[in-house]
Amino acid sequence: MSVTIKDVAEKAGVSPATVSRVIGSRGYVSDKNRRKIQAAIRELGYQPNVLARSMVTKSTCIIGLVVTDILNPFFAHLARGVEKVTWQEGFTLILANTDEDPDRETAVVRTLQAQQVDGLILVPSTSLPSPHLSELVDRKVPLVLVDRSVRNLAVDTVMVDNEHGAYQAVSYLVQKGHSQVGVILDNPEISTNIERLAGYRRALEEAGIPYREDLIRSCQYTEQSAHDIAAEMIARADPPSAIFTTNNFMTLGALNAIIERGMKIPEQIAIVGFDDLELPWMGPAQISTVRQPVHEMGNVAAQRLLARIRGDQSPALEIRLKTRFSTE
Amino acid sequence: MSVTIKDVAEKAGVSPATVSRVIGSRGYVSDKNRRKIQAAIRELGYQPNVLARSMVTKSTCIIGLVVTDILNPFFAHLARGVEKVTWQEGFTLILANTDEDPDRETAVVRTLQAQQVDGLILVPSTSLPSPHLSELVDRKVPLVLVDRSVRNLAVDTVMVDNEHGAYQAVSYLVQKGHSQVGVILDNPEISTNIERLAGYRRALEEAGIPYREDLIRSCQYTEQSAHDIAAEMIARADPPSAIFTTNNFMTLGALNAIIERGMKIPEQIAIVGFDDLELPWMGPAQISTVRQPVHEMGNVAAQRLLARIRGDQSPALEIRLKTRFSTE
DNA sequence: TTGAAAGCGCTAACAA
DNA sequence: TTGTTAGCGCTTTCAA
Repeated sequence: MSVTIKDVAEKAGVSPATVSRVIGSRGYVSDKNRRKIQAAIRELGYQPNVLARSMVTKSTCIIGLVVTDILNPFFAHLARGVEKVTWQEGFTLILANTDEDPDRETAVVRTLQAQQVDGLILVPSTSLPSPHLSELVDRKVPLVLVDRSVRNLAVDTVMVDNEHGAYQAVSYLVQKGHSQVGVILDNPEISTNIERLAGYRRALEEAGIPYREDLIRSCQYTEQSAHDIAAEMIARADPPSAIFTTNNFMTLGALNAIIERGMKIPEQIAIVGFDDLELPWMGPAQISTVRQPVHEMGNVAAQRLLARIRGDQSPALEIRLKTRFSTE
Repeated sequence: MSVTIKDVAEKAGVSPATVSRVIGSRGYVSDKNRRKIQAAIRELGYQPNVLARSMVTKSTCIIGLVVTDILNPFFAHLARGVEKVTWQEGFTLILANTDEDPDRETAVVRTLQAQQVDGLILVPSTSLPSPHLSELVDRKVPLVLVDRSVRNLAVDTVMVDNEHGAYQAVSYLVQKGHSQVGVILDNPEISTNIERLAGYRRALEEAGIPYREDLIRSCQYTEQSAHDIAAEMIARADPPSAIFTTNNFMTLGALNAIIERGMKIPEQIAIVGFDDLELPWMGPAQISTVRQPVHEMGNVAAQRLLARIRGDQSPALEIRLKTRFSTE
């Protein structure tokens, strides 16, 4: 059997309560006892059972981080950003994927709740109101949304200025003389895409360019699907002269479709992507991207959550970080 | 206060033990009571506290997964492979990064132990014996190593046939007429690199090509570092005609150095990498890679761990999955 | 400055 | 088929 606080107490000739005081560095303990206890801990290789501690303190120091897909470098970086501050503050992170599936999201959130996490940072898989998130709010489980928002859910949300970022990107294309700008986005239900599309529309409107429904195409959240849509788009009689993609994978898919067709970038078709795309090697291709401070988003979300866990009762905040448009 | 099993019991007019039987689907419960209890659970929105359960059952159904860097797509895929089977089996995953740092590895393992994880899957940051891992073995905490091994540690280890994979890759280069093959690897202390280097040597030996120390360069685990080493290597008077890189990031760094210098691949310099590199777009560059069944490695490691958790006492296994050499 | 006792929410004997 | 009891390992009053 593993060694418990009782074993340490016996070995040191004191009560468990005194050992507990030493472990938690709280209350008064005589130097003599402190030393004896520390020696006993070392000799026995004692490690406190945090489960038992959590039972009485009602705090697990565990935070759940729910992303849609850790394979997307964007979310991997986000996770690192969150991890950095939570680790520093002595919290453990449980990471879970939802695969952009609301049902899985529900299941994952339930599991995390059962684990008694102290709080949750979540990338919602839809912006539609979901009962499992309202439930969290009702139960006063600290929750911070990141990257995307959920309608009518009054919780802290950390996002970038999607509308403005897209506006900037599309304005750049317009300025370069493009009047037919295709858009490839995944799920049109998530807030980032809604906002980015709004930015796109505003850029066109401002330039007096009519909005063409047929240039907006949504697809599955896979590179393959984006590829197929892009291929179709550039193959038609009246193709766009530029494409705006709203995330990493869409950009890659579109890129491959363009390369396959043997078109030159940006001479024959321009492409601007959203997200901090780390293309390992872009070669001669010129791609401008709307860069997001993803690591910082993770930091900020984690700080917000910790503040809530520590009792911050202020009204829900919407925090917007700035994107940076970088032309290559 | 949150709702407990006692609340449910009161509402349903039974004892907590009966409610526990319903939740755990064990023991006898009359249909009438079962229905009453289920109704009470639903009405109260009761969720069992798994912490309390774990205290008595001595099992948390939590598995720790320790990788060196979740930003590396290789480990991200590995994590998904592990997650897939653990989730199916009702286990929760705690994911932690070590950043290739043995000290952090020690700290992370300690934290996970304190969380009372049922077992650990770990990518060791060094193949040198480490006390914190021996401690796990001593305490009979189920442990499975993945991707890399640790010397003199008798635990299940899931790897690929690194030696053979490297042998195949280098033999291919030799066959193409290359006799000066440079190698860029990161930490020469980790088992994968040791084995891959051995495969490299065997391929040369077999072809009667002398082994040149100066063609073997190790670097930091960053793309930048690999880039610098590669740049230096190809700039010298007597450059290699081919480069063998031992992981994702090394390949990318070398690739960039080659492109920068304006060299053509494979005409002026060939490159063969290890790892399942998902180059989004390789354009005209020809890169052959030793592909690893990374997702499956995760699956197998998870299965092994679950078997151990369920009491498998057989001697430690070394499992080797096959790599696949793919020329482009 | 210390210890005894109670109890966190749950499960597992055991008895009824 | 059900309830009573004890106890998992810890922290936290409270009294000494």
